[in-house]
Amino acid sequence: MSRTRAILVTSALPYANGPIHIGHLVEYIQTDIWARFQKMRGHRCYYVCADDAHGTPIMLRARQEGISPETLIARVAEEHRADFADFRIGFDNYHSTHSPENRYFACLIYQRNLEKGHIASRVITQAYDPVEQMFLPDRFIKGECPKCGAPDQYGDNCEACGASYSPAELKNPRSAISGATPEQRESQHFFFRLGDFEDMLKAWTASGSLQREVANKLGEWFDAGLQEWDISRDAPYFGFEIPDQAGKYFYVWLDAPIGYMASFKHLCDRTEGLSFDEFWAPGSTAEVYNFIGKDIIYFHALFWPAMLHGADFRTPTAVFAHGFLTVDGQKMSKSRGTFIKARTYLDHLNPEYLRYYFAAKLGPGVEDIDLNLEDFTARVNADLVGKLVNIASRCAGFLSKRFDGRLSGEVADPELFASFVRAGESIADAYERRELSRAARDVMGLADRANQYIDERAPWVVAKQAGRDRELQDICSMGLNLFRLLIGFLRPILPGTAEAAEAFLRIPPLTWDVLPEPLVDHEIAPFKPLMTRVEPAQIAAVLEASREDLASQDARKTKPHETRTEGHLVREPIGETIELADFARVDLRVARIAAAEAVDGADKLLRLTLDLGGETRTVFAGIRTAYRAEDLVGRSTVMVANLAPRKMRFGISEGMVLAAGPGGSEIYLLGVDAGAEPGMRVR
RNA sequence: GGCUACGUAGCUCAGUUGGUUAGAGCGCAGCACUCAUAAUGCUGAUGUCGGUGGUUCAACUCCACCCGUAGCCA
Repeated sequence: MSRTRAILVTSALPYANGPIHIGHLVEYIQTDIWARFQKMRGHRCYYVCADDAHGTPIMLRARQEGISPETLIARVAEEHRADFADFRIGFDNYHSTHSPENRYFACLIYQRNLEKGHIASRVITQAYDPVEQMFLPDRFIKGECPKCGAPDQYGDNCEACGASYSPAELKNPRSAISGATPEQRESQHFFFRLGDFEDMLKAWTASGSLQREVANKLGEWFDAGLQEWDISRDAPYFGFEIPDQAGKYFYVWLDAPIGYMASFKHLCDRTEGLSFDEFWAPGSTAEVYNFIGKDIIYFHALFWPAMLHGADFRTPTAVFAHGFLTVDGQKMSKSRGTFIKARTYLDHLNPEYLRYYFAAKLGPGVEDIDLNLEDFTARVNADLVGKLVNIASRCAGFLSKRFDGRLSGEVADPELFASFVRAGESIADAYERRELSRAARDVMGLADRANQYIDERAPWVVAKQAGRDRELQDICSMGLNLFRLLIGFLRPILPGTAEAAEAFLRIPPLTWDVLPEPLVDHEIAPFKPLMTRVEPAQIAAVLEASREDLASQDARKTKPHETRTEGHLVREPIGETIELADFARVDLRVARIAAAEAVDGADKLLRLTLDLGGETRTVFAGIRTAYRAEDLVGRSTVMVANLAPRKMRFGISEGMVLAAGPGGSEIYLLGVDAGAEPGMRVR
């Protein structure tokens, strides 16, 4: 085998503002599998991560809860650590960006870049909240879209019409924190001159550090021209104050990736013989890999290597981006219960399932992956329980009952065993290239072969014939030796199952280089089920609990806020008072949705056929961003029945259905309690 | 809107530089088996490879346009 490599692996730092959910886990599981594989190969591989603990949202959240930011991030860090540990994410160190190490490196990197003239400074004009006495990030300014007039839009772009603009262009802008009208104020900011690094970045990109699609994306950014990056924020801010610049703080995105170094330094300081410089000095031959989501490519493929280079550190060997997770083909949704927190999953399901399922779908590219819950159940049960674990289960009984758990002195089918060992090299190759789905597929192909072997040799027939004891022992020993190889191959993906299997086989933790040595004349422990099947009821429970999470969260959120300045009533105040007669003019009826279909050429519209118990109406409803047509059929809702028909490009709309919410995925159609019949008037 | 990807059997996905009848797993149908957590083995059916044009002796694979999906636009 090749030389021993020194490898440092990181996952992106989760924000210390909320819980880990299964979308996050795609990345941690992918990285963990890769790191475990490298360790199993005998390389010196370190996997570090940290909480990303700075920034305005954390400051505000802490204030809202009436605690210090430090208390908030300590609590969240605790939860994150527990979630990761239970999913068997095997960090060698988990640190925080709010740490002395990170302050040291953030300041060092800034200072060195400053000395070389890569930091500029100038005065900019920015929105300021006079009540809260703070500058407002774009996402904390809301107002009406300057293009289409849609209310309640964020400061950068409009969710209704898709227009992009600057916060200054918003009509009737308000601070999302206090509700006050923002003022424009001047402030001095510091900028990282990214343009200084264009040649260096182009060379770095060309050196194969990025996936093809990502390199394409960078080419686009190069063509557009690299602009300066604002790395400072004004007080009040939760972060590190910039040296010699009182009241100015490093923007959270400056010190976040530096957290990789800080976490590693923290590990080095506690680990005999582990040298920080071996990994981070310029010209280091150690490998450094950053696993990230595709949404943060910009920071990791441009700013991060440029900052490092400007501060005389080595740049990452490669940055690996992955896609997002969808559940049942759609974005994770709180209302559907598919916004599943790590803890909620763990309450009901074995983490090994999800590790395997993600592995079975992950490739080296940036494509999104889908968690199809039906497929998840079928795949885990068929592959892991039916094929893999079953091999051990069907051999173990004979060995313990008839041979005191002792394996034969030789391998019954050396050819077959050797073919498995050979396949291991190609599987290792798949792991190395992050083709986890290929690795999983190949191992399952081998599991099929193992089951075929057992079927061909029919130990249950041999067992009933006198004088064939030795043969029976050979067959079952062979089966277990194949099982041992499969477990070895899957160990990076299924560390918990592998551990249990190792206990069963009474062997030390498997490494890749011991795999070709079969177990002979060896005693095993009595067999215990290594993994149980996924029950559809468990999946249902996870979805149900995820919906409950939302409900309790809502209750928590709205109550203390009633007197606060944020909320629906602030965003959209209650209208002027009307008389009962005014209301009576609106004829509301219970309507059953008899049919629903997407409207071609309109990505927001559904064509609904409403049954009013005597007549039917066609209504075009702008709810497609939140509902699938097939999910609506059969539901009852409320419609305005005497609304003047309106001609639309797609036909005539004969009324409207009632729904709440700001739009996008947050649209909530009104429902009616059981018993209400189509056509009944609502008053 | 611009850009980057993706769109292959009911489902989840493979298909290397264009080349004989397009593959796997799950699901489905039938048969076998009963050692095993009803777990396994064998056999079989199923696809105008998103659409339309084009290049070519030959295209799922290349090109153009269109449709749909996802993301990015600092």
